[in-house]
Amino acid sequence: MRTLKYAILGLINRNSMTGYDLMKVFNLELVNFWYAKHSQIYPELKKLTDDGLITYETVLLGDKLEKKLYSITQEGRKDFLNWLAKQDQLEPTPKDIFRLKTFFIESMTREEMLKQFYYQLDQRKAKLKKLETSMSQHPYSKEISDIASPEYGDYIVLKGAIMREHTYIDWLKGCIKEIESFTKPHF
Amino acid sequence: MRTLKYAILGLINRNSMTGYDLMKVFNLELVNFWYAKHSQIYPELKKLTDDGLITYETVLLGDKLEKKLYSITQEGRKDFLNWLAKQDQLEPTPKDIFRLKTFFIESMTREEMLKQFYYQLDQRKAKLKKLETSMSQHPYSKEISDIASPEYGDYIVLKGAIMREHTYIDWLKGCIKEIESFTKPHF
DNA sequence: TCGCAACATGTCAATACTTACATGTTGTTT
DNA sequence: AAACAACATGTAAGTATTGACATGTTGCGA
Repeated sequence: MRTLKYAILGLINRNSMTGYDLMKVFNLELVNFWYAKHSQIYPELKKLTDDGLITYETVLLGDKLEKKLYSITQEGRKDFLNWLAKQDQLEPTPKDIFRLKTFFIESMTREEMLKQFYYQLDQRKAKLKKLETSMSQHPYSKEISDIASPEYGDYIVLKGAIMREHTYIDWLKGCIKEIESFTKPHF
Repeated sequence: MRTLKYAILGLINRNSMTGYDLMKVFNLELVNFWYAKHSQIYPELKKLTDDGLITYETVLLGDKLEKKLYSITQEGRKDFLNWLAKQDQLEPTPKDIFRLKTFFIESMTREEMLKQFYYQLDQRKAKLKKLETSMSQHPYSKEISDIASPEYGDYIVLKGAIMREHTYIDWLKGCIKEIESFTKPHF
């Protein structure tokens, strides 16, 4: 579906940037809903350049280090906006290895079940904490801004990520409670 | 990470089945956390057979139609149980095109924003309704069963899917409310 | 000034997954 | 009897993604 293409176009549309910048944005800001390694980004940038959707100018950093600063073209912007406005069918539900393991829970001992759930819970709690830290530092949450600002998109996807993580944690806690109630000795 | 391998081993461990059966299970029961097309399943079955993790016997359906009924081997079960008990690091957050588009919301008009959010909301509501129907028909939810039954895994992942969908809907509703409050004419 | 982290850009092989191609049988409905 | 859905199994080409290989610069701290 060429989603990486449009993610890159959208980011370059916001600000001109290098492949390295894109890599950082993917693995910091977008990490809650999209990401890519540099080995995928650089070939895609080349392709988009060949297709005339972006252009670059070479910028020097220091004496020798050449970096390519990419900008979007008219054609690129048109393509991006067209993708953005398109109404998509629901994607397939995302894959989730932990849920898959949970499906096979009957093949675990109760000790294994609980060990898995508690480990997952710890990790999810740590992740939620990080997200909440990001939120507390987010410019949009500090002052009521306009929905037409780039920070607004940032802000609502972060809010969504926090809600998602909260729900995962609630689900884990519910499972743990249920399993423990069955684990207790019967008399 | 060979997740398809373990999903298949786990299902065949529950019951012996054919590739076609696996395909149906993937796209009905597991669809909320894993799935695969038959073009991925058949080659994987061949590989697992070659590796000695599963075996098959040919069964006739009618006069001519040969189907392969796969069963797990000792080695296969051992491999599966080992995978199941392994504690995994948190997976990267699943990719989500709608959230990506939401991130770029500033490039949309207010009408486009609302059109996108309402369309997504309709689809999510329909999906939730289906999940809730499945739940109401689920054997485990009808009678309090034991957590050691295969239905229990089924039941808790379904519960998780419903919670996840509820949260997505709540997030969408929150976004819509916020956008609409900004859309109203100022005077 | 040495070492190391971060900056910067690429390729290649392998894995994962999708879409289309390809074929034939069985059961049900018209 | 014809048509069609569901059963049943496979391959091939292409896209998406990962992990490893490969190389060199710049800035900072010890």
